[in-house]
Amino acid sequence: MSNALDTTFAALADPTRRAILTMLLEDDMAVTDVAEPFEMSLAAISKHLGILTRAGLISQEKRGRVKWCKLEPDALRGASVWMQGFGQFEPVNLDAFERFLEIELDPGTAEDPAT
Amino acid sequence: MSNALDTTFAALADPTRRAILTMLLEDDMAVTDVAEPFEMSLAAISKHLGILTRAGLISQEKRGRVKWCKLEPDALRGASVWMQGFGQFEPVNLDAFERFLEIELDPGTAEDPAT
DNA sequence: CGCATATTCAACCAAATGGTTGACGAATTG
DNA sequence: CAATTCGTCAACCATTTGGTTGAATATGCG
Repeated sequence: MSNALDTTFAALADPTRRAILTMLLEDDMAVTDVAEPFEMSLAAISKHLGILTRAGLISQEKRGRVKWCKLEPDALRGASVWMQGFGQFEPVNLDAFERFLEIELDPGTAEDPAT
Repeated sequence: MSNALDTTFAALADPTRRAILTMLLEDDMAVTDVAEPFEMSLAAISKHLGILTRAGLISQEKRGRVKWCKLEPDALRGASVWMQGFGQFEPVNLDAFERFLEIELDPGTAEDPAT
């Protein structure tokens, strides 16, 4: 129904969630501390953290009664790479990418769908 | 209420819209031709194109009765830069992109123009 | 002109999203 | 033990999203 890019981009589309990620860039944080700067309920932040967790962008580990949130920046790699395919910042790479696309989008030339 | 990153990421969160962007990478296309591979109404595609246009990811120019859609990859730059803040990803990893695109085009995940 | 083609608009709908509040379980502290 | 703190859950609500259909608006063509 929804693949990794769906959930990644959807998670990033909310400014509260992007702000949370930015905060976590500095250090791991407890849920309550993540929520503190925001003018919304703890439950709302908890939901946002759940979305970020399901997207793989953060991980949560409970130690005692405190749940620590940790950034997982590798989860952004897929989305980043996808976007770089469109960033025609380097013409050479674009050429290679377009060649690849011609092969990929043509059912006749595709050899190994793998999985 | 919503900034550029909001609309960019939200636009990218939909698989139909990402597929449209991928198609436009190959060439400019008319609205009807964009819609052709998808199993949804022309009006639905028209809405998607409106969202992509408002996000700045494509531009539309009407010539005669045909409206041409053109990729505007520079609009991705802001989002790309934002994501780079979370980790130095390899500039352009075509292999990785290929893997993700295969997932994108894999029949059985959402609506699929290749089928 | 009259008709077909290209695209959008308007109204509508179901489902998802982002928020609230209050109750709850689990861990810590006094 | 009792009280408190941490965080989630459940129910609810308003708004947005992604789709539909049918009518409307251009534009091009014979």
